[in-house]
Amino acid sequence: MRLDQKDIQILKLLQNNARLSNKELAVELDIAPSTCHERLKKLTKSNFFKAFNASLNLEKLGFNIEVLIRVRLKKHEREVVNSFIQKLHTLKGIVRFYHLAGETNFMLHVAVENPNTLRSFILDELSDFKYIDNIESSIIYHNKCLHNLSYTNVIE
Amino acid sequence: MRLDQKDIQILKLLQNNARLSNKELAVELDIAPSTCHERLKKLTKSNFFKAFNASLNLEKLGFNIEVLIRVRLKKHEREVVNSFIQKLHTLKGIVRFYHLAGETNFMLHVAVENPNTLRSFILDELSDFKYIDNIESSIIYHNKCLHNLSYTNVIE
DNA sequence: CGTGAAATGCGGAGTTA
DNA sequence: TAACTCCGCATTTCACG
Repeated sequence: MRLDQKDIQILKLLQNNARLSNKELAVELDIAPSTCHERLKKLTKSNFFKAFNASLNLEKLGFNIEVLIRVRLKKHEREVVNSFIQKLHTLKGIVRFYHLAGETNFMLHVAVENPNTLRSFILDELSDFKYIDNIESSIIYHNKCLHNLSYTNVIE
Repeated sequence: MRLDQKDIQILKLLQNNARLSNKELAVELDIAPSTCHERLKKLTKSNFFKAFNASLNLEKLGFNIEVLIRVRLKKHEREVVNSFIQKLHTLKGIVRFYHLAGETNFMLHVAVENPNTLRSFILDELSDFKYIDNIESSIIYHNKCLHNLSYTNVIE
């Protein structure tokens, strides 16, 4: 499926506000609501959206510390990786994880209440996994989603 | 503002699908649409949501490679940091960035079309910033948003 | 553009302190 | 009574074919 400028505009607008109504989108694109509706349906059906996520105000919910945790496993094998990912799904506090090539096997974005919770997360929860080789954490001062892509390659 | 189980449920549901309608939320919570609407309005007004983001199917848009790039700056000073963040906003391909404490100052989640685009991004775009000390990249095999938080501390 | 459905706001009922 | 949270209803607005 080929995209044009209007399609790209829909993608961009929803990246920044996934709860925009069809009406609101139509106003932004300067087209009729029905036309916009069709386009949005087409984009959705063609699987251009992976997910629509509300990101929460973590501080307000008591998660005062966010950290990025680098994890190296003893064996970077399929089975170990699978069971580690499975473990990640059971742990509380994981906002997002990256599975990586290279020295660091996993990068975890984690939200915790306070330093004690962090210590417990790392020493009790995470280290519990027996193939952990190494863990290092960095406090996140700030993080932001940018969505600043160039779409030149999909435009007709 | 105190939250109860219903509020938490709204937060969780929208984390997983930010385009859920009020009606759909109401059905899930098993309360009247009007009630649900009031709660959602209250949560929104009280700033519990930071953003609603559509995450796109990057592969489908021609971004075949995602990388995590560690950046160390020569000087980790306010002015340098500010202008680097400003620069990040102008670069194409940055999905998300983290500003960190520790050895690594910035972690960038970047989406590119192919190895050549990546090379150009790093050598031409990023290295253009004069306070770059060090850059290292890791290919992202897989990354996922989990939203697996425990809300025990905000529940009444 | 039309129809059916949903969003939205309000008054009132039930509950608790 | 005051402060809630809920619901049903009425109106406006929107989704969707």
